[in-house]
Amino acid sequence: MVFADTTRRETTIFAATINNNRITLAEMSISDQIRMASKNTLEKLYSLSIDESNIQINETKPEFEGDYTLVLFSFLKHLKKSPDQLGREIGDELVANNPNLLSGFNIIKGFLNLTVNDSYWIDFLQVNYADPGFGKKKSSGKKVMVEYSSPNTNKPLHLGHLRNNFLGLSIAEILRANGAGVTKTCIVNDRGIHICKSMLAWQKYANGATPQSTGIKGDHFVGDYYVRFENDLKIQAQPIIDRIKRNELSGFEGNELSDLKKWLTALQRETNKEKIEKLNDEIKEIARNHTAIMAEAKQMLRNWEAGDKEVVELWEKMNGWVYDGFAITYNRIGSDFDKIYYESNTYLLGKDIVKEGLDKGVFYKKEDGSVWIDLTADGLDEKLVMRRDGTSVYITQDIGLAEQKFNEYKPSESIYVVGDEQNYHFKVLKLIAEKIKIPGAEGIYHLSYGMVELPTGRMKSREGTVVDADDLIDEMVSIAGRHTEELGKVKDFNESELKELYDTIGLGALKFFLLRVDPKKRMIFNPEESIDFHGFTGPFVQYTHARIKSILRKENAVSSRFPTAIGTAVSSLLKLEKGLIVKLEQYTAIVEQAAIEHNPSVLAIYAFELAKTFNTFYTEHSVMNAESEEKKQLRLQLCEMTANVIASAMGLLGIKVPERM
RNA sequence: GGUCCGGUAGCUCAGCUGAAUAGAGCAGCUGCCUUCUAAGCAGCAGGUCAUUGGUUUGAAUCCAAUCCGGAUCACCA
Repeated sequence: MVFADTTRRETTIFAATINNNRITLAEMSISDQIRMASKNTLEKLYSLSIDESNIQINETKPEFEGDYTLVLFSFLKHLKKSPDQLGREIGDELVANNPNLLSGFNIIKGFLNLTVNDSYWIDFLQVNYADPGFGKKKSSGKKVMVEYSSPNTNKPLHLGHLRNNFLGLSIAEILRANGAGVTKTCIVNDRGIHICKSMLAWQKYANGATPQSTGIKGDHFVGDYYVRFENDLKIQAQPIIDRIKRNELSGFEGNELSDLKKWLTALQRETNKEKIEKLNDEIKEIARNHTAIMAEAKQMLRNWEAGDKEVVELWEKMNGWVYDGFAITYNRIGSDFDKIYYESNTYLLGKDIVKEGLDKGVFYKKEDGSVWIDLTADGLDEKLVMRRDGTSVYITQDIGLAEQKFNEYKPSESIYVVGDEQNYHFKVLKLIAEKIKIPGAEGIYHLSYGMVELPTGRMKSREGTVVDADDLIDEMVSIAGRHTEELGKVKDFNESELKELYDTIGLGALKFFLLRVDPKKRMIFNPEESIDFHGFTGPFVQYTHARIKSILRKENAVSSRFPTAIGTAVSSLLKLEKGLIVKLEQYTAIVEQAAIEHNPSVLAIYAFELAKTFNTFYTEHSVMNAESEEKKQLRLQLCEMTANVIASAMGLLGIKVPERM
């Protein structure tokens, strides 16, 4: 490619002037070309130098004639001309200098509406229609790490994990499509008090039961014992809470004792409902920590850390069950990882970091031996990085892991797909990493996403209001099956074909539903709405794809060589034909935008709009019975390219598209 | 209390690096299957873009204040 290593800006100038070179043109979006041409025109006519980011090119509103609109208002103050006169001068110059690109213009108020040559759109279609990789970039050599999913091994995955997994998978695909080499990773939280809870309950109640002996999926099996533990804990905590409330505080000492006294007196005076609830929660927390069963769990954790053979064996056995269960779910939703980190291996990381930070004077030691960093100058708080007993905390482990990731993979960007309740954590993580100059610190990016809530409110595992991932997927798939059966369009499918189709549709619906919303926003998961397969949904887009494929299949049966080049035989486009090409042309920019914003929802919205645009075209114009053979070929190309782009866009969301449905 | 995020149609969401009458989907109401898949298409109805002030030729979009909702500020992870 001649201009391959020129800058974007330089390429643009070539494209705007040498516009009979189609290959070069394909390198840049049409709106960017118009933007650059406008910039050049302003310079040439008025010696006015305006940064391209200040030149507004919008899609022309459907009620006006034209394809793209140059907004003139901002130039008016620099040039003392009427909008009409200015528009005419710019329009004439633009069209004269870019005869292949632009065919005409009109001016309404301060808007210069430009019409792109039909032959230009047709050329664009000719060049790209058969390319399944349209919109994607070649490898740039950039390396990115995406950490996502990161489950706990004490309970099965739920709806929140699904949003995380879908986001992680999608962002990995999106970055790959933009030329990055992507390593998908996951940090498994396989150690800690929560695991011990499940282990302890299993010891007490299972009588040697296993997932195999009970037929229960491993992660659910272990999760059931976690719930069992929590129930016992609740029962044991209640009398202690009652005792505290009666002001019987024997057995408490130190900070706990003084805190309890403080809260109890505060409770007597407090009238604010929320504050009362908060105080009660604090008391409950202390009571929970004073139960016999909690003491057992803590002892178990100590034993685990000491390497107690029996505990470690049990831990390995139960984690193994959970991994077996997760594997099934991951396989079903398409999650996979190039590298898995286990917290049991990384939780000691960070010790060196602490030493390094102390040496560099970034950290400081308090009298009790604990180590801190003062972030008040950055508008944050003081943050503990090492406990007084010398063990590292979450943030320190994470810095250690960040360093390890960089050492192993050297990514220029390291993305963490983690819920927005940890915004503060990642802000601190990046800041500390930068302060102690961990390599790759600047590349840390927290892809923060909002909580998934139910119409009834927040999901709480303690209250049993979580939506289980496996249940939800089963439900979606079975609804997809029922729906498909009712429509009766695939009666000739065999059993495995049907199963695959139901999975594709059910999972497609679920993924699309969770990805169509801006990640950073909290979202409400309404089960009734999520199983709707009409409108702005995955199945709608999938259906459009299947519809197109049906046309192509039928045409293929008649003629084996289609679509053929149409050359110059077709020189003008109907409105809906052009509208579809315009939409297709924007795909490249959308793929780029999704990566820049780390936001798959722009692709979901685009895929829906494209499908909608196609369906409108489809009902108005026949492909098979087009007005002429040339038109038919053009429309077949349109069909093929639309199918390709739909499949590609959905692929970037991690969603499959069926050939028939 | 500090910090951060959000408040757009009955509901769920786009639009937020300012620009032409604020867009979708769902729900409601009308039409359209003898022609390439009706999981579709066309249309009707539905809005003081939380409130108030400011900047601007122009504000849902930028700024300030206020109100409402959420997250977070652990020697938990």
